[in-house]
Amino acid sequence: MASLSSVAVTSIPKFDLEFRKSSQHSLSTEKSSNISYQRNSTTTLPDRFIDPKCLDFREALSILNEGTKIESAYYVPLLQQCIDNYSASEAQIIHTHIIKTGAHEDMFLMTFLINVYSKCGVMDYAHEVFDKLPVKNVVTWTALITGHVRNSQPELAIEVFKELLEAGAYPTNYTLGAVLSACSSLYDIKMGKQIHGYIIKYQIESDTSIGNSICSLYSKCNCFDFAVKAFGRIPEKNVISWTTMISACGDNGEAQKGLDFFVEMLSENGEPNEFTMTSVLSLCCVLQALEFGKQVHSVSIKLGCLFNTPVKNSIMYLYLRSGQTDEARKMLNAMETVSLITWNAMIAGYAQMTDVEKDVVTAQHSGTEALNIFLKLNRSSVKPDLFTFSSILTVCSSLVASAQGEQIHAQAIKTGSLSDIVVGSALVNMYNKCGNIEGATKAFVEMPTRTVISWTSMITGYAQHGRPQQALQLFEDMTLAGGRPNKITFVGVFSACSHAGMVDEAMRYFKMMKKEYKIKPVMEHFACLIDMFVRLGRLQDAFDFIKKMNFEPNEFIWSILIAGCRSHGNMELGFYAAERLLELKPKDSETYVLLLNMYLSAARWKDVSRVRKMMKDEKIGKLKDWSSISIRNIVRSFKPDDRSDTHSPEMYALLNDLLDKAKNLGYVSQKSLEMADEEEKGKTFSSVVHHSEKLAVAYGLLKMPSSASIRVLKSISMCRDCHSFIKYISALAGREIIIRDSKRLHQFNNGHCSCGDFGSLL
DNA sequence: CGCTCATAAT
Repeated sequence: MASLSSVAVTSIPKFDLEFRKSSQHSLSTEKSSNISYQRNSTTTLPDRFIDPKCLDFREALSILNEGTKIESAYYVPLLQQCIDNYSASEAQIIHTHIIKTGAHEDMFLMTFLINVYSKCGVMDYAHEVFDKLPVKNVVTWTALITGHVRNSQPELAIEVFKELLEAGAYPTNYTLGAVLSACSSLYDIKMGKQIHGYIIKYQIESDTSIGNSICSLYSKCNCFDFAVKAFGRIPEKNVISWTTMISACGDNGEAQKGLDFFVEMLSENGEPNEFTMTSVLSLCCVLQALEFGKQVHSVSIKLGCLFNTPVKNSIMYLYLRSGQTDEARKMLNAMETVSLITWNAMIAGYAQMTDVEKDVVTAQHSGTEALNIFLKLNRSSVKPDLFTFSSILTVCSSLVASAQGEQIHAQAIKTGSLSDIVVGSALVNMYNKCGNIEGATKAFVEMPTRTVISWTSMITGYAQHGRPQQALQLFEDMTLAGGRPNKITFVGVFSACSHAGMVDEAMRYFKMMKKEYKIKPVMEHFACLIDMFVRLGRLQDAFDFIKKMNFEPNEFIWSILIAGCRSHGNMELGFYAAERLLELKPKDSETYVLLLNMYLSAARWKDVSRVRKMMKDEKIGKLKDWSSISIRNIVRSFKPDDRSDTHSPEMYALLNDLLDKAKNLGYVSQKSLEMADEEEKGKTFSSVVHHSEKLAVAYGLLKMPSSASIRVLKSISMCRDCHSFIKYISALAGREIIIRDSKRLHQFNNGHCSCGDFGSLL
């Protein structure tokens, strides 16, 4: 990393503050064409030559090509057109003419040319112009620095800044603003603080734009408190100051404070603009503050911001995220231009709904909606980008929509999007969630660079697919490659140890996590470790571990212990754990079903009715059993005993046939899932046979090519009966069957399951 | 004179 320490910074003379006074008004791209150079009155060129709106570029060029000598002022509107057209080649033509006529001795014109080239994205040309200047001043230096910042070359910007200091030039507030911006993009807080030091020393901290830049720097470097302080020190806050502060709150997970700042801004008669509104709206999204958002919507109308596309996009996205799909539609219909960002906001909005929605039916509905929008986007003239791909891959992950995911993978390759780490991680995640460990491995290996997220995703993937050794090997690879594991990485590691029953290894990693990486253990870590003891049948060790941890055990921990006690027949400990669990008054109906089943199998009827009463008092609903399967672009979902599909007769016949064959091989149908409702009691047994995942698997067997794997998503945990039966199906039909339920991934092959026949199966 | 600061989506 570049450092200023190599430069004799202490020798910086006082800043040339005169510059600031004469440059109060900022220079927008439009204004810069109206620079008033002294014009020579003898010039014979038409007046419209200086008005960019009336100027015909070709006509102007032909005049230039005749060898007409013109004042340098006349080049400015022409060069402005080059910027507007983002055309470096047009700029070069004019540049050639400038050299021919000797206008290149005009310092101001050459500074402008540096800007033109940098705004057209060709920093090499800008550098060339700069290098050929016989005399350089602080503005030419600053133009070059700004160019590098604009073209995402912050390191080079810093290099040039150091050269400027070495050359003994005087940086201005403009220069330092650009350098601060470079520090921000590099997240280089150390150098940023040095610059801040000079700014204080030379007393230009009170300059509004400098204050804004400092606030922005601290925010980008996650120093939120410093950002707030910097904001407070700006004596004359403008709309940019407020907007910077508000978006800083969003970037630093302080959304509520952002809304407070917005209210404060309004009360101090600050006038928000379209930038402010989009920032505030994104905070409303984070906070799910729909009512506040609606008010922001009406303020936007009053301020006339609603004509701004980003504002409309943000409002639409807020409505979508809040589940107000009709309102979102209205906003969409009111848009005259539908940009890629609009598409992305729609897809991401539905993707989010898919991800957070507990009700699987609703989740599937929004997921399907997102896929439909993506199809429409592909038929339009707009090309999807990195955001689109990562959002839509998340949808495929949530829906276990493997075929769609693979298609999108192919499209991502074609568009060169695979070099992006977010898209790469989304792909690894998609294949893992779809139970395709080979696909995930391939996507992971092909990533150009890996992040903690992709490493962790892959480690967890191996653990979930019952490949603990590979998971642990990957963890070693990760640390060897210099990757720093986080708490989620360790959840994956412990989960692998739990699968492999590697108690000593687990304890070693547990120590490593606390000592070496200074990560405080959280409930998920304990859950994995307790699960490990339980799997091994070491229930007392599990219980001791619970007592040892510095946490009050939650529902999840007790449920694991209860499930283990039930499997290993240690009922005494099971009943104790059940009492602790009931004290917590869980809200989850699956937990109660687990308890009911335990008491039922022990014939403790008093407890059975006690649990039932509690469920009524706590208003716990019935289990919502749903399963879905994606075939081509259609997501098909099934309820238990579902007969809504036209192929239902064939599905049920197929299931009966498989049931008979499985029984011949030793399968025993069992009544394992108690319905939450007493009236359901009599019907329970028949329901077990037609649980939703059995139907979805049958549908897949009928509809999918005979070699294809069958992938099913299920809303609740699988019951023991289904788990056992589907193992038989995988052997009988010679198919790989993957079921992702609410708790874990089950990969069935040749009569075996990757979960190791263990888990909190109901 | 010329050079800067803030926005929506993973």
